[in-house]
Amino acid sequence: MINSRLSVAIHILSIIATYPHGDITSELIASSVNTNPVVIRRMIGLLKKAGILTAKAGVPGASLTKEPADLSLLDIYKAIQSKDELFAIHDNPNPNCPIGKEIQATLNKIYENIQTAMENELANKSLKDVLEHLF
Amino acid sequence: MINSRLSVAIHILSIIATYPHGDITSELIASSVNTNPVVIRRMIGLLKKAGILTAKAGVPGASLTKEPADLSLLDIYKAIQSKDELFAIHDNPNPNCPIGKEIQATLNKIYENIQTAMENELANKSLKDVLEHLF
DNA sequence: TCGGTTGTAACTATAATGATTACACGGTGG
DNA sequence: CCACCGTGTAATCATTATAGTTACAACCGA
Repeated sequence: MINSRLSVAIHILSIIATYPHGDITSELIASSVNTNPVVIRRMIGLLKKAGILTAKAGVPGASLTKEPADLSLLDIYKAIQSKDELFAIHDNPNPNCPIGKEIQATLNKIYENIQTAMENELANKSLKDVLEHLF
Repeated sequence: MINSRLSVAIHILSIIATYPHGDITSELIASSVNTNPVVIRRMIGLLKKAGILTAKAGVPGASLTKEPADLSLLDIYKAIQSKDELFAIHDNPNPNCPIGKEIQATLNKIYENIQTAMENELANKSLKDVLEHLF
């Protein structure tokens, strides 16, 4: 199972999109997500770095740089996920075994399509879709 | 990123499929995967429980119950993965917030399609495909 | 300038994962 | 038939990822 960062990021962005002029503090978002404000600020930092939203230091509130309809879940996913690969592959398989020697390249190839399929689905869903489900 | 169990399981099954009468020990497989024999036996236990292979206690070697072409990566994935969900969702979001109240149901709904897309891809690939890539 | 908030580093706690030790049990070959 | 070797599995340990927390300087607005 993949960590809950995508879920938290979507939650944060849903709040920001819903209350665009609400002076939403990290404290407030944290109380909705049920976590620590620093966790929220950290994640907002990643979203900012990815150009998904803007915020001024010291000032509550943040703004999306795009319309929710134009912000895909893939954009969000890539902004907050450190590792790019979907499945981990064990390292240092035995190069003296014909299978161990080729397994990594083979799995990389096989996993490629699977990851692409997943990313296509993420790309096909936007924050707007989430907001519509929410209300 | 998802753990490396699928990768290890595919590695194990590739060896068993390639050397069907080789008296392959967990020790031998472990040396190819580069891990501890117990890790291999544990995983073989899960694959047995899922009906993917048979083995007798005390006797080296195991046999696939299906042709590699009929064994999908989804079968393998389901055999060895404990959690069914692809993405984790943070728990206890605030029910007093209109967004916190609905976020879990919404995310579950949204993630459903994404997971299905991924599982379809896994279902479309078989151990035979892996073996063909390997050699 | 004061009060409140952000941004970020540093540290801690917890849980998942994988590695390891240990040992009873099962089958096989001499 | 019994000694040997491997399996099956529980229990424990180590490492790492993840999330939570503390702390504090920098920042802005009233």
